[in-house]
Amino acid sequence: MLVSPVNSNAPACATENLDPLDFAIAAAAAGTLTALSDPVRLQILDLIRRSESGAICACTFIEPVKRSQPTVSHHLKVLAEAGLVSTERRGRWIWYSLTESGRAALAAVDLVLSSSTKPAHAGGLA
Amino acid sequence: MLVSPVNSNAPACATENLDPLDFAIAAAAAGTLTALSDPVRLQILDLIRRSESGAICACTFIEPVKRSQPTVSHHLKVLAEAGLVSTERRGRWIWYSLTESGRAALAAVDLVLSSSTKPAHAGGLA
DNA sequence: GATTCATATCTACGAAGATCAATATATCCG
DNA sequence: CGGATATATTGATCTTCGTAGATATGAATC
Repeated sequence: MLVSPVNSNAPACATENLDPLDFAIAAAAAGTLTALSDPVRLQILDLIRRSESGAICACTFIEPVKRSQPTVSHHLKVLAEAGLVSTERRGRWIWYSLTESGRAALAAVDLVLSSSTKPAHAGGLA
Repeated sequence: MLVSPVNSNAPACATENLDPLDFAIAAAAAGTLTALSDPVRLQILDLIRRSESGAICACTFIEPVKRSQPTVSHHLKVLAEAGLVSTERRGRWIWYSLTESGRAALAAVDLVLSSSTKPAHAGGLA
């Protein structure tokens, strides 16, 4: 069929041709967000934030989040590797506290939560 | 020495016994964060935000993010199901725009990014 | 040094997710 | 209607992740 190869009348959409966000930057942000996107890890972060001294022993997490000790240890490792928590050995125990990034991340989570739920309460996660 | 069977000298850590964040709330937040924790989806959200009219045709995403059409469609579905974007049919095309939650989520991502990278630029993702 | 306690690592497994080719659906135009 | 275009869905593959049991490491106490 001898249709001319130019499809001149195709009413293409008004493509904006924007440069995408640099993939490495997007991947870095996605990495932190992946560390945040687990209910148990959010519970852990929240427990640290609400602790009296700002630091909290690892053993404290197991019972409230209802997960085994290896599982909790795994989640703490993920949070540490993402730079959201820092650790300090105190004798037999290891205490966890939020890093600067961790505090910012929790604030970000609060933002997400307050916009997806009713804006009735202005508080944080709890 | 007749030590009484109570292991009174076990120097247990000062457990704080805080109530954990409600799991359903944590799971809801984690759901939104999961939708955000992919580089391609962050690129898509950023492209929508930086579009001139605030809405952008689906076909516009494929080339900048370097993914196949089905893959882009999949990511758009994830974003829509998370309530981060809304769709509007315009003839043959479907235009995407950020919802209120989507804008808040992107603001949250900006928070995460600005705390994990150098605080040199005060701008957003780009 | 042996025991006990706190935490981490190893291993395995099922679930979930990212990707793309092929195909289906839907819309527009002639 | 029929061809063309835009998007969605299906099916399959490969990877990543959450979980827990078994075990190892490390520190304190006796």
